[in-house]
Amino acid sequence: MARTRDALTHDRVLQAALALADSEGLEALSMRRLGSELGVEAMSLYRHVPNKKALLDAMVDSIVHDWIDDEATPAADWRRHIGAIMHRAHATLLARPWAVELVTVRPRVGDGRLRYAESITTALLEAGFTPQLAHHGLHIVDGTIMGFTAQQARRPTAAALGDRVQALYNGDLTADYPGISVTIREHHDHDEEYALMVDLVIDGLARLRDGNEPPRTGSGASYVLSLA
Amino acid sequence: MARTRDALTHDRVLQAALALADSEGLEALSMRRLGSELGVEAMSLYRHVPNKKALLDAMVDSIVHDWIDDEATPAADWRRHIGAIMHRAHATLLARPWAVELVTVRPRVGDGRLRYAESITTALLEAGFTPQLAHHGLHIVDGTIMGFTAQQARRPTAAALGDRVQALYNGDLTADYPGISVTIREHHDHDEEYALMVDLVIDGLARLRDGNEPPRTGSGASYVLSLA
DNA sequence: TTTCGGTTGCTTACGGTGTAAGCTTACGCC
DNA sequence: GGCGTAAGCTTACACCGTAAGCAACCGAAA
Repeated sequence: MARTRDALTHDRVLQAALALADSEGLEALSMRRLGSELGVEAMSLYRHVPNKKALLDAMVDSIVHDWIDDEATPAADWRRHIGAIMHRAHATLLARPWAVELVTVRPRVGDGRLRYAESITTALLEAGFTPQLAHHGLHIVDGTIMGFTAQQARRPTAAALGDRVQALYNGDLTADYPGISVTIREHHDHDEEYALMVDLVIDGLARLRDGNEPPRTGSGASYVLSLA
Repeated sequence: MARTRDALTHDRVLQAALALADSEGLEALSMRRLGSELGVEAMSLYRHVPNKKALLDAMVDSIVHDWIDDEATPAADWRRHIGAIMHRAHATLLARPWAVELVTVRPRVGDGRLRYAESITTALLEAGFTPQLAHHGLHIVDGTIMGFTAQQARRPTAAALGDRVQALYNGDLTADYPGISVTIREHHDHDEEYALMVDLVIDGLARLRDGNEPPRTGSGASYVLSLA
């Protein structure tokens, strides 16, 4: 057998793992299964990957890396730059729903994640944000991507399994839950809703930079409340 | 042995599961281990819980239930009401970091989640939000809680394992990552940063309601970009 | 050409997991 | 007092990640 021809490599393993997760979901991704997908025994994979967690980390980083667009110039307009990244991240994750749980849970910092963070941070710094605000800004952008996308990515599953949700639609729970019984029937376009959130966040960032800080009644006071 | 005295119940199993996760983390929570914690064989648990996933769902719902405060009156001020919920959720999750991955990943709708959603939705409706905007608002609040808290909850672990992060602190990567090399040294108080985000979101919601829509340059245009 | 070192993949094995099926025990009730 | 029934136990299965050691093949040196 021509061993050299289709030799295993770290990258081939990684790509196969991504493909398997894409086609059959994350829980189908076992080392044995992945091996058989490559026509190889499970333990052979360990020549190219230290362990499964490292493989998952590599998968995450490969995905996050796609969030930034190498071609694009740094973008004169920081709003467009950051907005584009947020939308690209959203699209990527919705296309690979299984990745959401990985990305939100595994904190390892690889090249992809670093370059993504760098891209956002420098955009903010160049736009006149203080280092501290840029720091917060990165977290705000990051949190928004993760939180919002996670919620949307898991929704299809929720709908499929929705026991109570069905009852809500039927109006059977109007007495107990009058509010959501109304709003649940609202039309719901993921991309549109996300765009709303992206604008809200970017606008909020601009406002922070410009120092229009204390919002009207200062809901920050509620923070003190929460400690009681 | 007085069987009746310390009989197993669904609730006792649930509480033990929460306690075990609290003390030893989520991955220590196996059915065998949980059984032994209750002085019982693993399979005995299945009398009170259909399977492990259902147990995890129950754990999630029990946590989310704590996000709303039954005592509190509906709160005249919707900002304070929603802000308080967001801060309570944040505090709860930071106290139980293992819960983050569960809450963000498991979509099942239990009583806790429904009541939480209802509480936020009615607050928005009563504050004059249209049903559609209230619907979006719930998702925005929900996504913010999850995303932002997830990010903060996993940070300690990241710091512990930070291989690259250390290099960043040392300034070894300044050439490759000038931006984050600067901002990573910024002081970082979780609660303060979260309060910033909460205010940003609530303020953004108010702005949406009042129709001050198109932010300056309309970063929404970037959304179109992201489709290309 | 022959040998040899090193890489690559395979085999076997261990201790863990969730849980299906069936057995035993002991309680509450007639 | 006997019995139905529910609670808990035992055994077993198919899977998981991976440690340890072995076999086969490669390219390079002799």
